[in-house]
Amino acid sequence: MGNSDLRSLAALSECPFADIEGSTVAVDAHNWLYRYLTTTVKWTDDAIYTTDDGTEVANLIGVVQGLPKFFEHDLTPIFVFDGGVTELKDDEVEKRREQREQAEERLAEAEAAGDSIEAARLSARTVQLTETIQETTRDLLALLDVPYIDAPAEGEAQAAYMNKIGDADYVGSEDYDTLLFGAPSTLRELTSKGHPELMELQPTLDEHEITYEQLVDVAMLCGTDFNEGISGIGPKTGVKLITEHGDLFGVLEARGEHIEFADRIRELFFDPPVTDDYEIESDIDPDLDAARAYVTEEWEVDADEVERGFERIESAVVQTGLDRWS
DNA sequence: CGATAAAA
DNA sequence: TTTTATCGG
Repeated sequence: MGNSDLRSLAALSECPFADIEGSTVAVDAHNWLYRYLTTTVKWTDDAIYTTDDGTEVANLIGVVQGLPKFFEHDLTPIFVFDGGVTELKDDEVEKRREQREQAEERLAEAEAAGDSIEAARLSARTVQLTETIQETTRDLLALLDVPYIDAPAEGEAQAAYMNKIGDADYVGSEDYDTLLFGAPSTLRELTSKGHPELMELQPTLDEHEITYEQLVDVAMLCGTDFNEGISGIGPKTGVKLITEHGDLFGVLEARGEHIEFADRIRELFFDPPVTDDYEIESDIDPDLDAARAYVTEEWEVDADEVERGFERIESAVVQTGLDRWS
């Protein structure tokens, strides 16, 4: 169950920063923030990441600490936010896994209620990023002059689309299902210590001698965010069966299995809602003083927690500024 | 979540 | 090979 099956199919390679300097990266903002909030915050003092009135501001620290990596390697990030309604919940840390398990249910519920499958999809993947987190992140990005856009639905799908049409050289996400959205090149572990990991679509398809559509079908047999998958089928037999029978429905028919809403889940990957209504701006001119003030004064974040990050951003910007003159 | 060991 | 369980940063 889940995405680890996809990992074993994906063509992965280590990707030194030197190879990607100057690139544009469409970052799945949701994924990026969520990851930060569930890792860093979880293992550290709550007090540092919360204001007096209990508002979560860990995202601000995350942005300040995460962005230097981009600037230092001359990468232009474009943060892509999820569109649609945002569910507001302060509960926090309800595991994504639970949501995945509920996804099918919600899908069924939505169907019963006559809702569009779109609504189900959004709710199935709406994680608890509070309104404050969304807003303050945007505010801070704006002050730092880091471009961001709003996706009509899935940020991941939008990022994949931008990658596909060449507006972004890479998608930045930890999730493997960017492959299923057709992203040619995804960078993982962009903010961790070592080198990023490059995940490429075409080599993945070549390796298994399947088409993109077949890859999605294999994934659906194994299980995706939106369906459970067929018990007893993992990545290996998935590929074997799809190759044997051509596509998902061939396999299902041959085995007498059924995946609810299979055709529509497929379409979700093949043709998700995306927009062309955005602009690519690669000149980044952060207002560091304003950003500092915003984080430490307006949101009362301990200056010690972010100073290092700001310094790194500052020197990186100076650096690239010099580069432009030479 | 990811990596891994062990069971089915 | 797949599934289930467990652990660690």
